[in-house]
Amino acid sequence: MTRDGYHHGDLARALRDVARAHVESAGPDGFSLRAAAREIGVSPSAVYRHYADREALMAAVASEGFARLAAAMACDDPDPWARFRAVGEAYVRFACAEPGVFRLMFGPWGAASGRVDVRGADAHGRDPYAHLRDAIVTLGEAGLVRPDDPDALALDAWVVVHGVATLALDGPLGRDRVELALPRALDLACRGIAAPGRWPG
Amino acid sequence: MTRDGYHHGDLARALRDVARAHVESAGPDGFSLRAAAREIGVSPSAVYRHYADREALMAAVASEGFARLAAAMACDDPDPWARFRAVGEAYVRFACAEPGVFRLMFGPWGAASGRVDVRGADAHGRDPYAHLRDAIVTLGEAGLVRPDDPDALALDAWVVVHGVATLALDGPLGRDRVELALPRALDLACRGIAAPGRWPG
DNA sequence: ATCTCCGTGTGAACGGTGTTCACTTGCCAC
DNA sequence: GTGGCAAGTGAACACCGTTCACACGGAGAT
Repeated sequence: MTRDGYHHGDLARALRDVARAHVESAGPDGFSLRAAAREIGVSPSAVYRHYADREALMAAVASEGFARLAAAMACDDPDPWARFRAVGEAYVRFACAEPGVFRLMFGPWGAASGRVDVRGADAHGRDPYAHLRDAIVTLGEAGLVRPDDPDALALDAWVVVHGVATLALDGPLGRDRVELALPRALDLACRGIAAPGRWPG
Repeated sequence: MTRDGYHHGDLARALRDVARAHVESAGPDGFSLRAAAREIGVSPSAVYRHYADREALMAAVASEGFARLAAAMACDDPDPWARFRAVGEAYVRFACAEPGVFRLMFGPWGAASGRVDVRGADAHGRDPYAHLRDAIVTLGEAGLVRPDDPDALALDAWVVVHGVATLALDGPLGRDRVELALPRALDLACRGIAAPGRWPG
């Protein structure tokens, strides 16, 4: 890492950092390659030594977002239901804490673009979906969940937490009402996947 | 409506139409004011006689989207559960049929921007939320649903269908797997809001 | 110690964008 | 007929992403 001479040192890292900050403060569309380069103190074209284009940089920021989301979803609560709820809650909390990046992750340049590493792993090599699935497998081993494909049940749960997150960020459900909607949604998810009689209510 | 002279006739209408087409084919970000004006055969600045800026035009397209969504969600099935499912299914089908507009409706310039008429009404003056809420009120009158605030239950259901829609459009849940996920999600929603013992399973 | 290579940063340029402004044009009401 | 006003024009501005030929500077080979 050369210090502060002609070379920057770690421009790619710096780009991802200011890109993340801009995305967070102005939304994915508010990010400008030129403005970022200006802020770092580098010419606009220098960016292209590290990323093929704007989209590639956005994809890198999104990938890091998935990794942070995975880290946030880690939970080792021994109570299967508590763990399941904690994982789901972490998903929504992440969306509320980093709305810009979350929108990027699931926006046009996000998960569906193919350029983003959706399986962005945390320090233990687990991606967000793995955390959700594992929580459900644990429920299944305790016989608390309907006998069904774990992947299908995980998808059910994902639908619910993703619905809360997106409705809170960009829907009429304001970010303040998420405190009301989130526990309700988790209850709904539990009722939806629980084996008959294994969930109170 | 003057025909084809100096004045266009209904430029605002034409703008909304090509904007909708562009948004559908290239995504909300793929729409260009200048390209639209070029296609219609009018100068770029003419747009500003009808819309304050690009964002206002997008908001108008989104508002019309909400109105079309409301129309699609109308259902008069006498069976309360069938009606509830039909309303939810229509929501997801609309998202799959008009992904660009749906993304616009719930994107940065959409529902949360305050510039869009979320209560975009159909021909009967009913907005999307009203359709969903009415379906749940009908369920409540038949005693099929947990005794709870209809608005809270409607929010629960909204979370589920919105989750399926967004995950199908921009998430790892591909648009083909929606055929599997949608009936499951509707089952989950029914189990989640049903009064104990009033839903099979 | 020198040379050469290559990764990294530069600056100018191109075409595209949203937006503004002074202007013209045509229609409608008086 | 004529004045006013909504509607369309074209030039201009600032910004954007992207490309290109070029320049620098450190590392490794000679």
